[in-house]
Amino acid sequence: MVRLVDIARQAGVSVMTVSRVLRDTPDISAATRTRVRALAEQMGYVPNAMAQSLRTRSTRLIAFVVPNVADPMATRILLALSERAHDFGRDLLVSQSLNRLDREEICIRRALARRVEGFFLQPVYRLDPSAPVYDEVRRHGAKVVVLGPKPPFCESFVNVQADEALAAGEAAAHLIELGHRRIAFLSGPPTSPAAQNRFEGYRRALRKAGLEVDDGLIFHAGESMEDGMKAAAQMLGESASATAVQAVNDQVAMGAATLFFDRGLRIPRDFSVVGCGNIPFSECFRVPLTTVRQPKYQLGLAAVGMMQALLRGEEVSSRLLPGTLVVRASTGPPRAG
Amino acid sequence: MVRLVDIARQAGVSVMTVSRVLRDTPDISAATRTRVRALAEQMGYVPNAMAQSLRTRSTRLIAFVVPNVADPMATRILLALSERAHDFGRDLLVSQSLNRLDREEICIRRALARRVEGFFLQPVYRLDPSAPVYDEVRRHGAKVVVLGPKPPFCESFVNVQADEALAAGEAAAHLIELGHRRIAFLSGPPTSPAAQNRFEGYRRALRKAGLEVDDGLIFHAGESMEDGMKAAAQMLGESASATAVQAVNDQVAMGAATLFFDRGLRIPRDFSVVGCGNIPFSECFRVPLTTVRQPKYQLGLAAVGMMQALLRGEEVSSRLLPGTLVVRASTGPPRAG
DNA sequence: ATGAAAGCGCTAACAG
DNA sequence: CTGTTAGCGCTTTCAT
Repeated sequence: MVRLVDIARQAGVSVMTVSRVLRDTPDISAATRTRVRALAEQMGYVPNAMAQSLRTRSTRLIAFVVPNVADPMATRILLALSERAHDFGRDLLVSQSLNRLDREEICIRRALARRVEGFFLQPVYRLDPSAPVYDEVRRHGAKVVVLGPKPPFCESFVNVQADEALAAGEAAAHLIELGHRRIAFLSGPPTSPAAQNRFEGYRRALRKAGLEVDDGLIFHAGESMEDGMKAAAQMLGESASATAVQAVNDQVAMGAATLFFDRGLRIPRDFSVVGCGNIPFSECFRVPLTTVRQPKYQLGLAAVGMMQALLRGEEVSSRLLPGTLVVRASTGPPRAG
Repeated sequence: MVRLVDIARQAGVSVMTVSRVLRDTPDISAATRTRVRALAEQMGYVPNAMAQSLRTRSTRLIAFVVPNVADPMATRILLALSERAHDFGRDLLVSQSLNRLDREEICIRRALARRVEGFFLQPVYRLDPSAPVYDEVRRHGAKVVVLGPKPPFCESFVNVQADEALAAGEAAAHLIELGHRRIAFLSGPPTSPAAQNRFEGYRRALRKAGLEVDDGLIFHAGESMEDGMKAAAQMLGESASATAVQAVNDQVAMGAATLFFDRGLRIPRDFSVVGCGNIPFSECFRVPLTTVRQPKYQLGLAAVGMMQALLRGEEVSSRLLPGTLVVRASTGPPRAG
């Protein structure tokens, strides 16, 4: 592997001169500059980032710790993070917590060992309000942008998130406006703050419209299509007399809708179905899905912007991004009678 | 930031002793071991991976350079890579070439500067058979696993890929078996080897069945749903008298199908449509899509396995993974007459 | 079982 | 404009 010394020897100059040339420092004669440049090129020199970092204490490395990169939402965010981090000269270390605390801890600690300058975090849901790893992150002085809701142990960090409650509220309001009065809710994981916020948005919208929130219309689902199918089956089993179904996310909504189809029901004739998130292909669903678009790519862009500001030492405040209702074919007025 | 020296001073031992304890080297008295361990823990010591790497010349870092992380296929692969790389103690550096040569070069060169031990690569299509960056990779001795087809300039690397020709052949054979004789093909980007292979598979299947390959049935599409819609519109405009449409991938197939729906046509009554890839939610499409499942997650697992072997210095040979036809609702017998 | 010295490849600080 | 010295935090090597 070619080092600075090797070039220096070849060029008959000191290591420092070579170092300066390759870093475009001023105060180098044009002659040596071109000579050294040519030599470096020709010898195939590639700087050793570790040596540089060790000396300069700047790694230009950022970590993204995410529960699951295959989650449609995470993917859009990663797209933005990766693009922009590259553009401002940072490399991105990606690791998955798989929603397990022990694994998240390892991911974070490994990144700390690499002295990453910043973290994009999507903390694993936990009941325990203490989180020693997060304290370590703080102590190391790494900049942190939380993607999504901010759990108690992340109080000192900034975050950027979609306004989940608002989004779910818009979805519910849309159903109410169509004339629905009995709107079932297929809820998400009880430990997920995002899911909780969406539920809260649903409840607020109902109350605002003067409708009671009937516990008999709340069904525990989860995050996946399978979860949605199960919850919908349970709902039909309990003959809850709902005319519309709001799901915590698009996957659950699509699962519920699929079960309705399997039972010979029609959408939106028999049930209106609304999701949340506007994942790719939700518009291509068997019934194009009415949902709330959440600007996940924008969220990623905002996160990078905040990270840049943090790294420049600026004050940064948290951000809340609104979603927009996308009305497609899965919602309509309730059946007369 | 706590260093080994700091712990050494506190413990009243040498740096070496601390280093040895923390690396679980033998020949350390139980007493010092526990004392140093406790101190390190208590002081919040986190090793400096750069210093370690600089000294040991092992970075435990692997790069994944991919055109676009949001591509449904790339996502499944990343899922596997990230999971398994973590499990065998490697961190993953992810960067996107966005299918641009200049950007790919930067991504690779940055990774080289970080002295990554290996690369997972999805080379950007190029006509130029020379690729200087790839020579650099070779010179640096980084291990490489190519994900997908192997371009000429990657001759010296191993690769793992889905058998695209076989997959497309199965799709075509399925249509032929249903009785279709005029099968249109919506092709992908002409520079994409994977797309070429799929086209080749389609042609071979037709010839094998004694059908002529009619150039009038080949339509240039691309990779996206929009591309599929345009190609389908063109096909209808030319009244090509096809009874079935095979697309280079699921997105294009879904685009074509969407256009057919928009024109009031029915699937599979008026046209059978088959895709390739089995992307998530292709089963939830307006007509559940018949396609060829390609084991992208398995492909990722295989890639990591090959990487591990390469890093152990073993001989590794390239692999070709088969796909399996998934018959759903978008294909059926051609309309009588 | 422990320590001292040297150096991985680079750059900050100072000297000339 | 260029060079010398020192040191980033760690581990290898050799000595004790």
